[in-house]
Amino acid sequence: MAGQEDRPQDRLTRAFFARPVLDVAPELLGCHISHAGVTVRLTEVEAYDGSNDPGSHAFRGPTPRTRVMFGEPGGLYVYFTYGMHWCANLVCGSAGAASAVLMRAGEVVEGLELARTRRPRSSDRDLARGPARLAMALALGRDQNGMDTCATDSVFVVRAREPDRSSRSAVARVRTGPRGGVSGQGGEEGA
DNA sequence: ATACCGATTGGCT
DNA sequence: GCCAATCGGTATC
Repeated sequence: MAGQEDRPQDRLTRAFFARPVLDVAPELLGCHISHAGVTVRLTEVEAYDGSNDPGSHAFRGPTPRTRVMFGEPGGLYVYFTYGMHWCANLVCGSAGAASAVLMRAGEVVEGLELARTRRPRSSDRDLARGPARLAMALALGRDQNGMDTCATDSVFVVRAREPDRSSRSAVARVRTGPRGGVSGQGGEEGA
C-alpha cells in the first residue's frame, strides 16, 4: 500500500476538514488535539452548519468576529462569550461554507501537569469537560483564533485510532440529532 | 451611542 | 437546581 510516507503522526489534513460538517464531526470523536504542551482526546463535539444553522454565529452572514468560520477548513475559530470564556471550533466544509465543529469536551491525555496549572481548582476529570474548560486547558484564546491546524506545528489534530469493530469503543456511541427548533440546542454529537 | 444577550462556568441554597 | 459574574458582538435608535 502506497500511503503517505512522512506524516507527523496521523495529522488531519485540510481535505479531512473540507467535507460536510455532519460527516466530519463524528469522526473527530476520539481524535487528539494538541497545543502549548497539552493534548486532549475529544469526547464530545457539536456541529454547526454555517448559514443554514440558526444556532450558528455564521447564520446572519460574515462579520468581523466570524470571518474565520468563512475561511479555510482546518482553521481554528475561537470566540469569546459570557464576558469571560473562550471556546474553540474547527472549521469544516469548503471555504465559505462557514460550518464548524465546537469542541465541547475531552480528556487530557498529555501535559496533565500543565493543564492542572491552567485550571487549578478543577478535578482532573473536569479539566477539559466543557467547551470553555477545554479551551482553557489547551490555552486556546484570542491569539489562537484563525490559526491553521493543518499547517502550523503549534496546533494540530491527530486522527483517532481505528475504531474497534468488536467492542464498543468511544466512537461507537454517537448521538446525532438535527437541530429541531430554532431555540432548541439539538445537533449534538457526543460520546 | 446605546441596549440586549450570549455555542458557560462555578459557587451557593 | 438556581443564579451571578462579566464584556464583546451585533442590532437598533
